[in-house]
Amino acid sequence: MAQSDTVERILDAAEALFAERGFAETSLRTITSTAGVNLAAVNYHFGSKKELIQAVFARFLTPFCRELDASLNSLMEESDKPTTGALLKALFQTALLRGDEAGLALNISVSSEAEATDSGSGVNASEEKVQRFMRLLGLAYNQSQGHLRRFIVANYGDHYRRFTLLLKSSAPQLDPISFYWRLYFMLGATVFTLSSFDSIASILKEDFSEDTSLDAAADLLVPALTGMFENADEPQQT
Amino acid sequence: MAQSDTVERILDAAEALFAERGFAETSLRTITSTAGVNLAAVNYHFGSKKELIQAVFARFLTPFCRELDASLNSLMEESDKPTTGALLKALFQTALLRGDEAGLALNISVSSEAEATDSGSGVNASEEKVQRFMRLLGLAYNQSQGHLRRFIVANYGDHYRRFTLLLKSSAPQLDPISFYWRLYFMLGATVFTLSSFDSIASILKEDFSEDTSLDAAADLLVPALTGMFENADEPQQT
DNA sequence: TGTACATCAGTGAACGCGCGTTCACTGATGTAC
DNA sequence: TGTACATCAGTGAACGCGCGTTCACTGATGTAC
Repeated sequence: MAQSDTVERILDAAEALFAERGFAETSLRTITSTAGVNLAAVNYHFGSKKELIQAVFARFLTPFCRELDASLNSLMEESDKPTTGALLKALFQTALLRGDEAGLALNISVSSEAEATDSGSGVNASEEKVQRFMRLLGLAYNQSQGHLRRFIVANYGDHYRRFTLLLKSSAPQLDPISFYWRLYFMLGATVFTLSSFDSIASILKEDFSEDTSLDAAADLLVPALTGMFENADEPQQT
Repeated sequence: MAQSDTVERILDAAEALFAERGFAETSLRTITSTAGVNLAAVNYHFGSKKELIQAVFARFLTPFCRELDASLNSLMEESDKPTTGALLKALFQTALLRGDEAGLALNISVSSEAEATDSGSGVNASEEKVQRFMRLLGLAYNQSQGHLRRFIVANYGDHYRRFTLLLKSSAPQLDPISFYWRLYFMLGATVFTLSSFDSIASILKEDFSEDTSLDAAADLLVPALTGMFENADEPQQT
């Protein structure tokens, strides 16, 4: 074992296990034995379980926000009022690309069958990364980890605000209230579907023997969101 | 204490606490002390914590499904192919009315300030019920409680299937794959926003000093969902 | 009507277990003189 | 070059704690004869 990959091994195992089971349901003993390190190593390197959770989020949110910022910057060079569609596309492309470039990770798989070859029926390492990302985001919203919410708002609130402000000025016809509600509708649809991508994909496979991919899902999701966000201005009559 | 309201007291406390913190994060000791009953009473009446969780879901899903079925039946009397909007409206109305009629519940409040009078800034008992319902549904989806998923599918799968089949035939132009994805988009938007209604409402209050209600949210949600479901057929160009 | 027994909701205390955390310790590497 | 010390990643074993569950027991109510 090289000088200190212990920290990375712990983060890899924790990320995979948290995404699969949640925070409270994953013990440090499970994490450290999956990572092949000593139980006390988590407290040695991170201080506590809470700080480990935050470190897991920091490891994927920091590069994600950096890349999203860069992507927004280049969008702003073309026009200082990007369209809703362009903004969402930038967001999703950043999220989907995040997986590809992370070739460094040890790719510890926790799922029952670690068989799947790259071309097989399974999902490749890149897609797995993105799903973990989404599942973790989902968990951040609805597991009651107050410390985590505070940590994320404190460290990444600025990026979040930049994006929502751009989105808001891309749809100036919306009053602030409708805007906020629709923002949450979009957030919900995204986090919910992409974090359960696995189960949806296997339902589609079973019932219609249709293979699908995260990119295909995103291609359906972006226009659906854009449509909902921009066009549903007036309640329909039945 | 009358003959046996112990069971109801436990269910009330468990429902409120589970909705607030999740299953793993809520201990039987917290539930029983909130309910004012003996610790051993949960295992005496329900057998185990898992079965208590299932009982909480059964208590709200059973009447909900009964009412939804009735509502769908009367919809079918008017036309044998109800529109998407009519179906969603029936679903939401059933969900929103569920709260009102449950005047039997002891209405144990777990939130920090139990002050709010009916006309005050707070949220009334009926809305609280609906939010709990939604938060519990959200938890059922993303806390990894395999037993709960199995329980729900086994007991309420038929109702779920009836609704989705009606929805499917209300939008015959959609291919099955798109249909399924959009179904999940709608589910995500609904569960996510309505289960965090509290936080969204307080953001709106703070930033725009706007009061809002669950009904208002549903009035925004239904057309947004209908719009997304029916109209976003072709990807837009940017 | 009276007695014996059965049923059942509820109780108090304890059980073993897995949890996050702590602590004294090791052994390798770097640094000062 | 050699010695003494400091630093630091990592370790093994134990800590106390809160958890879900169990068990022997109580006391009220109903039932049979």
